[in-house]
Amino acid sequence: MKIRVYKNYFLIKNKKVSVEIKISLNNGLYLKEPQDSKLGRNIIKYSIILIDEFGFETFTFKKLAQKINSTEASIYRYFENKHMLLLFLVNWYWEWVSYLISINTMNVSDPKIKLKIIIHSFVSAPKYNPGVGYVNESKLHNIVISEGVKAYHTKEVDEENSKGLFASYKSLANAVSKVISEVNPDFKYPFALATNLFEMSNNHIYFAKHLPRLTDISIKEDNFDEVENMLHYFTKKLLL
Amino acid sequence: MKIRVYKNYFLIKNKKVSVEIKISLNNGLYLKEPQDSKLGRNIIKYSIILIDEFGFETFTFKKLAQKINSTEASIYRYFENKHMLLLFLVNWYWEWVSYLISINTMNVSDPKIKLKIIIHSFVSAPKYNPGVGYVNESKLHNIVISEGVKAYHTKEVDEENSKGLFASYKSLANAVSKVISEVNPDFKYPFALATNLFEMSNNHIYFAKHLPRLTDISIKEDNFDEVENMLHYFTKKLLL
DNA sequence: TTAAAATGATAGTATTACTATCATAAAATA
DNA sequence: TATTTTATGATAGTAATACTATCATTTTAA
Repeated sequence: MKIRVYKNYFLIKNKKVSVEIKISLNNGLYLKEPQDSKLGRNIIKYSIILIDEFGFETFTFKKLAQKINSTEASIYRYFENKHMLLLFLVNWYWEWVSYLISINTMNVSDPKIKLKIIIHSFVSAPKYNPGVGYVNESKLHNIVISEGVKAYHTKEVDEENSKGLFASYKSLANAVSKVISEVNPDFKYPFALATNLFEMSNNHIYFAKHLPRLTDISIKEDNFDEVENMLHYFTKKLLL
Repeated sequence: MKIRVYKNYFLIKNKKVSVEIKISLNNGLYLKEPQDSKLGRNIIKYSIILIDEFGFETFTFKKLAQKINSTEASIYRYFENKHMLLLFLVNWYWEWVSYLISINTMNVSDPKIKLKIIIHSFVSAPKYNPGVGYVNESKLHNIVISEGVKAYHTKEVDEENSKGLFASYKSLANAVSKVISEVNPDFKYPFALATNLFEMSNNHIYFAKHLPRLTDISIKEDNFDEVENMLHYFTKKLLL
């Protein structure tokens, strides 16, 4: 029997079987699993919309509560504070990118092609909708690009790290670094290159949109091809 | 007559002549030039100390006022808000790195050596004290590493950029990109590499300290040699 | 059907991020 | 030196933020 994985469903004997992917995250990120209730999913859904629209600084639980016709107190039952909510969203994104990479490289043996797929996943993840109704992947990608670094640039980073709240990013970096080492076992900095590809991808999309003098690439209408080409160019030169 | 430039003084006919370097920044960054008054210099000095110690999020003008025996109102006469103060500090750093690069590459013609000096400046800038008493360069470097990205990850980035509040970073990137193109005129992404060297330098110092699984390097006792070596390795491979 | 769990409604507190006003001290200028 | 301008301090006040607590009501599960 053949099973082919599509964006949000399987085809089994020519019948569509839809899948709801629930990404499970470190339970230190929340007080109560938000993916398991209507209110929780609404918090995720509309926090993504509000943070994308107004930015993380001006986003508050009060505004979110108003938007979803709930109360501040109810939201605080799910997340300790808005920083934890951001961490949750960013972790969700990291996990989702890892998931995309793992299914798309599943039957690929050539590490060079694997790396191509990885770079494509970093840049174009929002195009592949995993069929989770409460996450707008494109807006979440924007948040990761614009606010993502704030998730780990805090005074609490060591404490949070020891609780495993960055495990998703570390495991993503680890997976990518392995492929890098497969491509070139002599390359001295596989982890640095792995994280750098991810950070560069986000940074240069941001630069192209807001500080174009800081980059060479340009982006028109959410076409990220130039970013992807740049990352290919860098990795090729580095791993040659 | 020979004039030799040292860290914070000139030698003219064997007599030390100290120089106070005043870095001039876009006047949109402040309401009143802080470098021109005792209170202003105190604001700079102790904001660096407090932000470094407690982080940008928990830093407030009230706490700063208490620390310097002044008042919130007085500080607000210099800076619109704490975000502008951070932007000021980060711009000061960018300008200072530019200054270091320009004096240290002044009589160097080989672009490869220039690039070596640039990388060294990115990593080891805090070691070269420009003799500005109110700036602790080492702590400022920590701030740039830990909080620097927050300076341009805001909803106001476009507006601020149009006022020239990121000019220092752009001019630094421009200067570095020129050297990169001198080393290899065929390299396709000189601006991206320039900003990437700077961001990578800060990122991986941060990772080494707080999220070591995201990098290959380690840092013991503020010795940044491994970061520097890594950046050399990358640029060499990229510009070969 | 009853008990438990989740949510809503409401209120309250400490802190933050400012703004305004007036008094006083210091510096500039006539 | 007197005078006027400018800088700073002292104090007060406001709206918003970031929570916490309590109790009532609705929903779900046993």
